[in-house]
Amino acid sequence: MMNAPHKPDEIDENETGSSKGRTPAGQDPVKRDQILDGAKRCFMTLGFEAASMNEITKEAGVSKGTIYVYFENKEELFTALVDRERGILLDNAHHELEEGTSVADSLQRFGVSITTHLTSDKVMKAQRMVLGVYERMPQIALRFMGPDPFSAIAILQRYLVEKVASGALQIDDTELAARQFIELSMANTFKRRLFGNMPKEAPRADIERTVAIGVAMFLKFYGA
Amino acid sequence: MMNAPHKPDEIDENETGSSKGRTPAGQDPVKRDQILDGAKRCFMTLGFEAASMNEITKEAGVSKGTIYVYFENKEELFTALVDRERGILLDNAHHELEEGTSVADSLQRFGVSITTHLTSDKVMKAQRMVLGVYERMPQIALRFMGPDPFSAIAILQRYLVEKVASGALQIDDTELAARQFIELSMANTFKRRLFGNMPKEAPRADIERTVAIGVAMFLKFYGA
Amino acid sequence: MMNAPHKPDEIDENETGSSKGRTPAGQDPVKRDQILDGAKRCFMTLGFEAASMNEITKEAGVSKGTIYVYFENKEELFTALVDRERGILLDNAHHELEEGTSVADSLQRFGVSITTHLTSDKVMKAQRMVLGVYERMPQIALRFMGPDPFSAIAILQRYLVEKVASGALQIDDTELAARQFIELSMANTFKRRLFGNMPKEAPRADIERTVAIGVAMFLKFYGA
Amino acid sequence: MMNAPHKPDEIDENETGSSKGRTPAGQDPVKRDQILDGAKRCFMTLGFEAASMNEITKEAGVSKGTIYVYFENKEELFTALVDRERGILLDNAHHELEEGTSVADSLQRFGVSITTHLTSDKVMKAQRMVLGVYERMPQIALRFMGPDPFSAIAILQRYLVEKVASGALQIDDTELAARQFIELSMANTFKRRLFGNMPKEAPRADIERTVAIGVAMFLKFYGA
DNA sequence: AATGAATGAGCTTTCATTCAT
DNA sequence: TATGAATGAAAGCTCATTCAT
Repeated sequence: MMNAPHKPDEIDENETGSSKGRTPAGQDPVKRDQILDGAKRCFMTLGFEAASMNEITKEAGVSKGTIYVYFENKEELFTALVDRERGILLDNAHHELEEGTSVADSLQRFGVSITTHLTSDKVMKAQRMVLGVYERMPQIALRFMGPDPFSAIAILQRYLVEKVASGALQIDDTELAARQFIELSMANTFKRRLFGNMPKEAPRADIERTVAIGVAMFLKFYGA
Repeated sequence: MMNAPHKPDEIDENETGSSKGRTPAGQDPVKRDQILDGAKRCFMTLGFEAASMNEITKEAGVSKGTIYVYFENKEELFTALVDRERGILLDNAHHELEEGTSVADSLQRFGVSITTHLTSDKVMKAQRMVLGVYERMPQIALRFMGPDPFSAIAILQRYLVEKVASGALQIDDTELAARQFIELSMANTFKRRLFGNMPKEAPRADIERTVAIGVAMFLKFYGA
Repeated sequence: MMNAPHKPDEIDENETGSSKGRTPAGQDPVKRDQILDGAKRCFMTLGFEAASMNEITKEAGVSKGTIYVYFENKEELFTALVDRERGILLDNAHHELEEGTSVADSLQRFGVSITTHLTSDKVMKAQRMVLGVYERMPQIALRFMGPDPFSAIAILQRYLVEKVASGALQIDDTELAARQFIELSMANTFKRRLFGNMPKEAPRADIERTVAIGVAMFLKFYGA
Repeated sequence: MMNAPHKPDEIDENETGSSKGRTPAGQDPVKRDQILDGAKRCFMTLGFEAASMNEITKEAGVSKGTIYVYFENKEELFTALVDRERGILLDNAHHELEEGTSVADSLQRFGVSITTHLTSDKVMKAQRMVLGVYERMPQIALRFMGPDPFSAIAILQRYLVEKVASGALQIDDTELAARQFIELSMANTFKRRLFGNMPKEAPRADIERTVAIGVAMFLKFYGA
């Protein structure tokens, strides 16, 4: 239907239904976002099951009925939320690659950025949440982490392809290489964080060190 | 893999219920396992919240009351299940290291073994299951994975220390190196499997290839 | 007799649900009374424990959820019921004292009134009901009976004090005297009714005769 | 297996089934009493509903099955207990009447005895308990307080009849008179205790004073 | 005959969903 | 169109009763 981050320069009538009559039921993108914002706060704090529609109702400041006009049911609402938040993983990770002064620098920046982001408390929670409902909504984790062109891997892969073309790197399987680099970057952090073996976010210095070693290892193998 | 709570001093006949008297309430290890088996099927398929005690009752083939004689409540049942299934992750991976004909061979065997195991359907499900209840029972994921998530790491680390001592490898931070190798081994598989981006278990050939590249990368960097 | 929780400042239309908007959740006094009426039938017939919320649901003609919007839980519902029905004991017994043409006549009227009321089927049931939950909710019997069980006693006592002052009676301990008179009035009835030894309400003639003898006895002892 | 308050002088065959074969099922009076003793402790402490058969089982030191051999179900067990305990009210009240040195003294002794007994913590509890289950087992309160020839009223009535015959008293309706006297004796105590308005047992001095006034009142009216 | 492990109906309570207003 | 009071299926758990041992 309509999904999501509308820029405020969108046509005005939608918001107040002032000039051209009311927004049709379940079509007002502002209200839709308002609902998703409330849902996000609830789902992130409590998880899928523990978040009640009543709570979401209160948090979003809309009525029960309205939510059900915009979303078929709780699962749909959750799915829509995950869809809206999917970009969460990328953020500006691809800027880092471009801003690096060398391949090593680019990779270092990228690795730190992606690790910091992916192992942050909030993203960690989100990942566990989608994994928790995996058996009932298997498509949802996929949608969240998605292998789509926006994903971190794809971004890195495109960069690697470019560097291979320019002769800076020698890589056969760039997709695998991209995955390898990301895993090396998070080697010390991701699983520990995921399974609760590292209660607090990793200090930046630790991340930087791990990434640095990863970069060295990566370049020693794939460097031209 | 199965480390059920048999008291070794128990008379054997009790287990099959053959000769004298009945097993005391909540003490029959056969029934206990029967319940845990049913619970396992439910929890793994549906997750903690979505699995109902009624369903578990049916699946285990015992009555509600019986379950509550063996386990205080749903959380206790879940915890007991996780405790029984812990170690599921380790398996016999450490044999592989010893049986290798060279460092490269050992690492290759180890990497394949651990990847095959950790990305198998059943272990994948188990991991998602404990991650799903993380907010409610944060200790349980940790308990499941052992004192260090993937104590496989400890095993590998010991091996690496040995090889460093013998001069076969040059590694500064062996713990990090162990983590790096494991991540490289699963670079193509773990996250994809976890988040549903690879519906079926990875073919052995694919795993072998990824591990092989990982081994090469690892040895190029850490090889003496 | 019925002192329901109508807020007097409520707009009247709400009560009949006629003109504007709906009554807010858990606020409709008509529905509240409807629930309490159903609960009353159940609790009085079955006692606290034996009355199930399902039964009350059916009897009240509302859904389970609705009851739980109006009342936190079963105990709260019971407490609310007792609160509503309190005062049931007092009725208008004090009018009788004032309307008598003589002390003897006043006492006779009062004795008959109070006995008739307190040994009626409905009050009997109510008393047994609160006595049945005494161990679980000791305050509630007290609450039901008023600050002093049978505050009828206080009313009578005031009357006796007055008559002592006017020289019509000679009483040392007016509180005891009041209790004595009430016990004499119900001597033939209360315990028999309470413990089921008199299945039907006592005929008025019997009550009148017992009270008359009580009055005679009382005046012979306390008369000036 | 058998653990309990057997008097050692009991015939031996009951216990081990040695000489004359075993006691037939549900027929051993010692075991029956043992069960009732356990049930009494549970019911008196917790009330009918809250007392679980498991608890009674433990308290009585017999197995679940055994209880169900002796008693059809929980209600039957309760009924049997009440039947056994019915005499509780009388105790030795009738001795008091005989030991008095005068009518006044006899009545005083009797009044104090019966009031002390009937308003004691344990009897109070018992009365509330039978009243609590009245609607479901209406016959049980009757059975407990029973209007049978053993009841306090009947005993007192017989005494009064005797004194009327001897010319010491002038009473028309001796049953009513008996009830009146008992109510006067407990005028200050019974209802207050029943409804929780007097948390502790009444001091003996208070009881004596109330009874004394009751005796005076009674004799002034019924004295020859 | 006595046992006590097992049963499952039934308990109170919650909450996703509906629909009259 | 938006509302939120009302619904009732389903949850976790208890316990009187049964019956294989």
